[in-house]
Amino acid sequence: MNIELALAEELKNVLHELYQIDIQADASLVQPTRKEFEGDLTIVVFPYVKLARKAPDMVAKEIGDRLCERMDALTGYNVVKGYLNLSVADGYWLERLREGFADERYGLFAQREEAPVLIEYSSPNTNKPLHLGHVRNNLLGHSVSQILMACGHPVVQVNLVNDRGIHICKSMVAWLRYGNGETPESANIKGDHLVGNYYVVFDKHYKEEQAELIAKGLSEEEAAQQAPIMLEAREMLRRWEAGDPEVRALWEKMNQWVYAGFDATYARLGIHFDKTYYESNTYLLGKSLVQEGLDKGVFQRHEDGSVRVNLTDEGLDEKVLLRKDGTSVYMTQDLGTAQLRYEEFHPGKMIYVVGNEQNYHFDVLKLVLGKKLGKPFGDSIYHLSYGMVELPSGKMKSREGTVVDADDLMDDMFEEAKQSTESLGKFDFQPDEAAALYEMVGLGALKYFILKVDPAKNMLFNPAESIDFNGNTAPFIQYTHARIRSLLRKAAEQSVNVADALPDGLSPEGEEKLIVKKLYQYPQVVLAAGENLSPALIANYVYDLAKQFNHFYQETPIMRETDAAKRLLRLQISQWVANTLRNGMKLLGIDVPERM
RNA sequence: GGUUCCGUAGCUCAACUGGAUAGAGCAGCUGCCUUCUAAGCAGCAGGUUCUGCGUUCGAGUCGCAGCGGAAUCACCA
Repeated sequence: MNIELALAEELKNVLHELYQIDIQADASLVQPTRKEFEGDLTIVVFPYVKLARKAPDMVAKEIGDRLCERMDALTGYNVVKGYLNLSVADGYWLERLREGFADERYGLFAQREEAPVLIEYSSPNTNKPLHLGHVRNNLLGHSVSQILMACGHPVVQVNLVNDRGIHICKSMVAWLRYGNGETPESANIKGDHLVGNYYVVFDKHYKEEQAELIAKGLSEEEAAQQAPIMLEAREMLRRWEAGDPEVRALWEKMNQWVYAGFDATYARLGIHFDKTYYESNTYLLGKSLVQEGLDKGVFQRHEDGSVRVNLTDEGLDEKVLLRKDGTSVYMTQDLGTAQLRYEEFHPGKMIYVVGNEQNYHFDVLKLVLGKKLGKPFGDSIYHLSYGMVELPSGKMKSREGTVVDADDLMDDMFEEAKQSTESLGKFDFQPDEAAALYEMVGLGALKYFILKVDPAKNMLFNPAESIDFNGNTAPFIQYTHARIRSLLRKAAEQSVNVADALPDGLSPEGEEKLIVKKLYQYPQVVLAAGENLSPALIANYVYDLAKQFNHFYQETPIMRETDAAKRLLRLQISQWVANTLRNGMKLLGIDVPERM
């Protein structure tokens, strides 16, 4: 049991004895003492003064006396304006150091036997390559998966690829008309980019044809409907749905190009899925659920033949679940895939990492499955909603060519890292080690830049300003790690065994103790990040830790220390910091180098 | 117009879920490399936490009203 919880437990007893106040013992009643005050742990006594009918300082004193009597780990206390600051014995921190410094898996909890958490993310369309918006989605999904696994939850990562519909038909039509049989190999570009290019080609010709029709006197709307290239795309979609072998073969071919491209992008981002669903397989699902709702009387068949659900009681609107021609809409499909996944994995929780533009959709999905259909998994659906990535010019618009392409962005980050490293004069790397380092630093900077922001918030990305490598950034943290690894290499060279037992009677003091206390908090931070599904908590923690260590490093000799016991203590703290930085960054999907 | 989310230093973001004097980075200015890695460290400057009212021992955090921004309110996904 950690000391906060033990303390809270005793606090509960003491409050009952002294004032007959009954509380729930909760570790959040105990917080770390702020640096500017003496002590290690703080209890705020204001909540009890009214019931105790005494002055705050008196209450704090009485509680402090009793707690110190009861707990050996406490050595004393002071009271400042109703804040009870308790001091913890040095030996306690020494024990934490002994337990933690060599633990390669520090902050990773044992996996529990329980229903898995299913998490869906990425969910691309196959008509264009991944862009910055997908990058935020992918990084969030991957990081949250890592965090949940670190907390001990089994996790199933799934992707749902939107591989069918009018969008891919547009690329197909344009490729047939203007492609001259071009392939990724012949054009030497990634398949997803190739298909994306034809999507743009489609749009260009579509606009031209519309303009011609308007010149002939058609209205804008008529022109949009009747442009020949659009009619072809619709016909293509119709033939696809009818199972036309020729259309299906083309569709297969172009989608395979796209998947090869996606796979490369995913691999570079460092993400993978346990299972990939394709909408071409799932879009017909859900109809039986709609029938079930009709049978139960919770859905209504409208006079025009469409099936709808009335959610006005819940403060929402009426929502169509089945078109009047009986075909599925997006919602129908999502109802079906939720059911499918439930049957397949029996998850305790289903997380959907999807942008906040779909908040309404997920409100409806949850309500329909839970309240209306009474499905047990309705309430287990959680929409991890994140804000848009905006450019200085506003939202990214694919039609206006302002999207930031994921592959280009990663190339740019690599290049920035290369230039930055070279300008710092660090040339003593072998070519392959250098390339690996640039990739690690460049992608690290990108990932950290995105993940340190609270998911709920919109964020700004300015392509004109490169992502920083100084300050609150991944390279700063990677650098701190590399420095420590360098120290540890030096120790090994000088035959100092960091794993040696520390002599008794020596304890972390001053800055050393501050770092040990910070390290001690890490597992709690992991749990908090898991509960809040927030990689930003990890990012903030890791930065604070690195910053604190750098300060220490600057002022305190470590390998230069001549007292062997002190040197060993500091090396162990350093190693613990390095492990924690590495493990924390891993949760963000960021690797750390041995040297940089 | 209804609903939801957001509003903190010039800019980008924090603030342990209601606790002590709101913190970092960038940008600006000052110092520190004959070396445990300067992608670092120390310092200066920068704030009516959008506004107002309320809740209580205590509010950036909770409630209400307003202002500003975003998303959404499709038989698109």
